[in-house]
Amino acid sequence: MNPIIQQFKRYGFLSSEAEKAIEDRTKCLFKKKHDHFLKSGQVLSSYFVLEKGLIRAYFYRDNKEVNTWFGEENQIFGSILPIYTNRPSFENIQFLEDSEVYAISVEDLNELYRLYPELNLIGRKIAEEVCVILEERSISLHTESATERYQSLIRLQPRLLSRVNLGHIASYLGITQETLSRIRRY
Amino acid sequence: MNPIIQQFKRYGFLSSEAEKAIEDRTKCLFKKKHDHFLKSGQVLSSYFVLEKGLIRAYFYRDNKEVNTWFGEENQIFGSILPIYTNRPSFENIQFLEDSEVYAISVEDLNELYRLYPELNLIGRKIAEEVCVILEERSISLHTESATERYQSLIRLQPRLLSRVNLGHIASYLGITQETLSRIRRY
DNA sequence: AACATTTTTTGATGTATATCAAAATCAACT
DNA sequence: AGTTGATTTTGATATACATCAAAAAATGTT
Repeated sequence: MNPIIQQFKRYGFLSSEAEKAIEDRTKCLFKKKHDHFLKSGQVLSSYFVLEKGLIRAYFYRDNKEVNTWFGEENQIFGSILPIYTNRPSFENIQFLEDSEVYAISVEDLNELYRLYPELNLIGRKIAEEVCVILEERSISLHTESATERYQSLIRLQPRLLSRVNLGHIASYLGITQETLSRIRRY
Repeated sequence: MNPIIQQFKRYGFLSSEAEKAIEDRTKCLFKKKHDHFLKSGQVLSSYFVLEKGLIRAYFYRDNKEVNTWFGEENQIFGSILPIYTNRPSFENIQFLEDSEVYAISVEDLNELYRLYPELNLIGRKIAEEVCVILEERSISLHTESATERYQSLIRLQPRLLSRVNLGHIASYLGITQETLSRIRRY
């Protein structure tokens, strides 16, 4: 089954008409390692699901890349900013492994909200869940040491360590690669 | 006009029936400086608007208070976690000045969503806007120095400095009061 | 105005993390 | 197996911020 529909159904009821309309607008893409899904300022994709693969979201600060999250299989992702404002995200999304991804464009999503207002309940629930995740992330950055953030990460995404290099993880944690290497020594 | 309705209307259309139903469920409270609006684990308020006054949200970490945000007049606030999960927030909300606040309980909000599904569009937009704010907050904590975070704060909430003491602001910035005092020396 | 309380600043020192440079290890390719 | 390039670790030193203690300044109270 279309994995976007599958994810949407976790948040609320979908009529069969709405389901059909989502099906029609879902695109399946096969991407290679190092490809970009979204380059900031370009495509406006709304929600998407990784059927297989691994992604990172990052932005630039002082000409350096800063990772904001990593995405693994069977989760729903989205850049809320484009959905909310209809404007491009500052975030880039890159595949870290060969991947299979299902996506809906922002225009299609907004059309779906217009045609099937019932979808707003699902959209509300997803946005609320993202708020909860972002609140936890803020608190972690606000109050935890680098060591604590590292431990939380390997607890929550244990497979990540073997799938991405240290530099990416250090960037996510907000520390240098050298510091992360020293943290791991113990 | 009921300030909750006024805020809701910024995000989408409200039928007059829905408006009436919100009106019926809105409570107006007058609170004194130092009072608590929400003590974590107690009341389940969803969205609320400060007609007059000033509030802070904070939680405990290692028996110390950590401020997460400050709220001033004419904004809509809410703890998304209780709305999303129906469970109490870890966040406490305290008035820093004598205040007048309009609020809807979580139960009432959920009933409103059931009776007037059109409200889900407004709820979605609000949650999406909160996501955007929380993303900015995370990025600030992730990449900015204490000095930069301080400068952003006084740019975005310039009145705050004269309304709350340094300790509260330092806690929000994630630094000690002594460090903030030294930052300000220049 | 005098006193008590709270808030802010200053000083001395400790710790976590950054920076720069280089070495060691690992992985990919022929 | 040997060469190349990428990744990780190590070492030496610098910087940002924390901690603890105390002084100074501001605010509230009688």
